[in-house]
Amino acid sequence: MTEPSLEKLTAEGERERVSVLVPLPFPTALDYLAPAGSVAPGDLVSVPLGRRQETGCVWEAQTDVPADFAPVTGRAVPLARLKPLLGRLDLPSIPADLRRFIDWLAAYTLTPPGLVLAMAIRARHTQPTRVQLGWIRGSAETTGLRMTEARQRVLDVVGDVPLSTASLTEKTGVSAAVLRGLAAAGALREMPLVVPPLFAPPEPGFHVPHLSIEQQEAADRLAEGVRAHRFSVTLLEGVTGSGKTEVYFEAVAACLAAGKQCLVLLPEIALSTQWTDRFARRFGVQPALWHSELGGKKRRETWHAIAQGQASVVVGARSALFLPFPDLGLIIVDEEHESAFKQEEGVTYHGRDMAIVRARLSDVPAILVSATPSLETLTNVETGRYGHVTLQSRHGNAKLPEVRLLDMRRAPPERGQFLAPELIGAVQACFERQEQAMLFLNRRGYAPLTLCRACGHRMECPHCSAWLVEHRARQILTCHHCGYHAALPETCPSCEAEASLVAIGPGIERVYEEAKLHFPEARILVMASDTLGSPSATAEAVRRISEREIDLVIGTQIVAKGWHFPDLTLVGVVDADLGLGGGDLRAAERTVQLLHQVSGRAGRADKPGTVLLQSYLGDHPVMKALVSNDYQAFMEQESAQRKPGFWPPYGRLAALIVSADSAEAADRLAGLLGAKAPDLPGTQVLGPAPAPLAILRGRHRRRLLLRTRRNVAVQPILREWLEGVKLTTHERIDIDIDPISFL
DNA sequence: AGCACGCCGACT
DNA sequence: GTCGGCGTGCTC
Repeated sequence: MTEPSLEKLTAEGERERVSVLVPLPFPTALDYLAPAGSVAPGDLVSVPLGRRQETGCVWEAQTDVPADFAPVTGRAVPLARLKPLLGRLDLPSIPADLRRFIDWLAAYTLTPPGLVLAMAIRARHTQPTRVQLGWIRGSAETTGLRMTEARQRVLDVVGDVPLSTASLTEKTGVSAAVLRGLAAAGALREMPLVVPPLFAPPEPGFHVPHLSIEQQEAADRLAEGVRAHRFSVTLLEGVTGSGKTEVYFEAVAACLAAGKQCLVLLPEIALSTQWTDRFARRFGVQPALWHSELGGKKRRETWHAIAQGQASVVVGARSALFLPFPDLGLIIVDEEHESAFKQEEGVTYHGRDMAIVRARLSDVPAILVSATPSLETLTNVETGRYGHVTLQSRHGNAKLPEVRLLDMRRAPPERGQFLAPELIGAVQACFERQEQAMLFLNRRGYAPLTLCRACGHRMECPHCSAWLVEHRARQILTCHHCGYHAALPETCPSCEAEASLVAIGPGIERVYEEAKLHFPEARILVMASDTLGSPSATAEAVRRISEREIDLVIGTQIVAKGWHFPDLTLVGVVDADLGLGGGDLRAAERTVQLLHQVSGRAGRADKPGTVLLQSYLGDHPVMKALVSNDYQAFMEQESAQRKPGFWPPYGRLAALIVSADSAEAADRLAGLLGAKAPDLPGTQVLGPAPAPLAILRGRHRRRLLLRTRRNVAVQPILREWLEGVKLTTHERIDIDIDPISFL
């Protein structure tokens, strides 16, 4: 790793005050002294901090952060007490639009701006390998050069194209010392090696697809928006299989043709090999990938390639929003309804919402893509803030699958089993037609609950208020919230009864066991995030299904992703009601979106698909929406439910999560906050209440919820509310603006 | 986030 | 007597 070179700043002449943001949780940037005009905003610099050294970014006074949620900045430190800046780092600078985005996001989420900056420069600290030098032929006439056989061999090989020392010594069989000797005599010269760029430029015209009339119209409208080079947001809504990706690729092509960079956000980038393959088929090269698992050298190289404008298409997870694009032209958010876009740890922000903010601050268009758009997005379409482009028909002749409800009250599975007779029969019939089937259950492991038949004791996590999930394959009980695991005990830990522990409820391992019983001949594959560790394992599983090595797929969430299996015609949802409990604001919306997406796996090409939903809640609006395939009607109903109470998107929410190391301390702090709760028009505080996960990782948690009208900014209210609340070392208050999860 | 300063328990 | 626990406070 090469350290970036530090360009010392000469101390001659006048010195001025320079604001520097360091990647630490300070409320504001810090001031330093630098020779007048020696650094500019965006420059990465090295500064003294206490007795250590930090890398920071030259910052200007806050710009473009709306006054209604901007923090109050502190008084300036007098000039005489400022320390001088150590120097400027020889690294690409942070563009102005990204700096404004960092300020905006920090103010909106009530995060110290330095911590947001940290996300933008974490990958920077070292330069990519220095410019490599190679050898070319030197001057033809070299005086006093004694020719040897080794030297001649070298001179026979070198030309005008620089060759590296390694390749030259390998080709000629001479040592590097011979090269040095020739160079000293002037017969060889050093030249920067021509390194192939890390990301070859995608070709907008590499393989222009044949689009349907409907697709072409949609693509034209999106491309038109891109060519306007102005901020706009457009929703691209299209049923599964309508070819949304091909359509927005044309917007990417328009962006590339304009010579600008394009950012595509996906909710789960690690599983995106199918996406990148499609991209490569359309544009001839692989796009640059950006996600949190990208490590070490690759991460740094990618960061620099983007900063230098060499990578023109970046596909990434939400963290890609903080990359220093010098010439951004378009942002696309695929599967915009996915809650995976919400970052819950550390800086909490919503990737989709912040993508729109980024687009606005960079004055570029944004495209949101989904088959089942979020109510937030649909509301923005309705009010005219967002444009709307729709794709109504599925590719080719493919029809939407028929969705049927299996009423579990009327025709339940056998005792102790989870697959209803009708579902078993349908899978059987599917196999007889030589087609593939899928069983979906969004629950990992063997059973979600283990209890003692003798005393009723439930196996719970010692650190969280959650049940331990049995994983039979690994013979353990594990907590899905903190990772705690222990061997399955022989006797009940409470009453010591022997062999009294029983598994309650199904996980996919248990469904697998049951499926083996019913379909002994079938080749079955289980797909879950914990059984498919790596992207390559996922790709291999997908390949085996595509190539018909598998008859029955049993999986969690992961199987819902936009895979393409032409012979898969039946999807059975083992528990369609799962996810509707828990009193979550978006439980119904999320269930419809997820099950709709799972349904989309059934029946592609010309084979009609069938989806069977096992449910005890046949009358629930979610089931009705899925059976009638009327997403719009469902969302209208959902909207009507949220409007009167000013729930999002018709009002704003902010969650305060109080946590402490004891229940008493948590109650005390939550009680104090409750007592100090603001009493303002259009504002309401709900709670405090124990968090649904009242104990998480050994910490006791309470929740308060601030709900306001849309036109009220929650940030100043929260700031004032929390001002003067003293916290001990073991107490914490986490703020979640626009919460998605209510745990 | 580091890193120092500072005030109370078991040790070469 | 001191080495070190981590609680508190500061860094332009």
